Amino acid sequence: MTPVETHRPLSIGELSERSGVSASALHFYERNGLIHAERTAGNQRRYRRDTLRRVAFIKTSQRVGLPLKDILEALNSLPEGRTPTRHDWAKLSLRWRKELDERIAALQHLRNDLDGCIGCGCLSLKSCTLQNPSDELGASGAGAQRWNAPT
Amino acid sequence: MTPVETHRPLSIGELSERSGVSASALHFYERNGLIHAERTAGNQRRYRRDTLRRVAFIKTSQRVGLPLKDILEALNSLPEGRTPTRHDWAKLSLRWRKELDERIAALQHLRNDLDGCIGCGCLSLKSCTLQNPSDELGASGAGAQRWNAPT
DNA sequence: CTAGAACCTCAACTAATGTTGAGGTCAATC
DNA sequence: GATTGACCTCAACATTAGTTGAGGTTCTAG
Repeated sequence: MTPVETHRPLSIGELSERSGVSASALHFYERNGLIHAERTAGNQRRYRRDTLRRVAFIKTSQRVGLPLKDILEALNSLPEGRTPTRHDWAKLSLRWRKELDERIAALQHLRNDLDGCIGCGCLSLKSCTLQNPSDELGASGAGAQRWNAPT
Repeated sequence: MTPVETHRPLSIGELSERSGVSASALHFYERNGLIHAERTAGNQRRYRRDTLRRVAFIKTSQRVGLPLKDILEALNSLPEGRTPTRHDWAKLSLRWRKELDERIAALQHLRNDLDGCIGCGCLSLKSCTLQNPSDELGASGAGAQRWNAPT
């Protein structure tokens, strides 16, 4: 019982199957530097097994609502050269937990305001905090809304 | 003191200024049926004043994370023919409040799971509820993720 | 050794949510 | 009555996050 099987790299089909992410999305992630693969002599991708964890992290982060750009940035903070340890991942998760907390707080705030607005039936801008949460989110470009202002 | 000024329709510039939404976005909303304008003899848009509230509703809904398609659907549930009353708007807000509640709950669930995962450092799919919240979200098409499955 | 499954690249397409620009009109003011 | 700012339409572009398909190669099983 050598641990050989445990270290055998994954083909893209296997990674896709196990992660639930389509092969085309994996290609896409690779093009964008989120994951990386070695190649066989025949040019097929072979993923290190910890890529599975990496993909899991990407998916989870997307569930939280983060754009790939931010996820990439976070992944880049993982140690170069060595396989990330449990502790490395935990540190990243902790970071996301903070973002989650903030996001939850923001939504709760919004809900409270909404309750107020239901009372007055307003939704009438200016007068209502709902519309002026003192941020500049409305001014951002196209694409998905960020839910917290970074920096 | 006649209430004439109160009923004067708004030009697109005024609506844009007061709502904080760019004129091009207002054009876009109109193309997509979210708002509507009368026209002057010279073909310029004139918005009824309650359009301001409509736009406010759109913006608020977007802050909650809803796609325009859903917002349109909600707006279509407003009474045809007559200007929506305070109560009509309050009903819509109440609906959003529910969605907000669900969304908050989902995020809190995610956070709890994340806490568990930080302990184990896993994020390793299959084993972790984070990755398998027993929904099919991952299978949906392109574009922004929905955060609740609308049946 | 060969059939079929799995894989490769590259380009084009999708969808949501707008923005930008060109080319032309309308309205209020000096 | 000309200028200037606000407005009009229409087409093209931007961004995010991928998917789809064509055309060709590699790997595995019989």
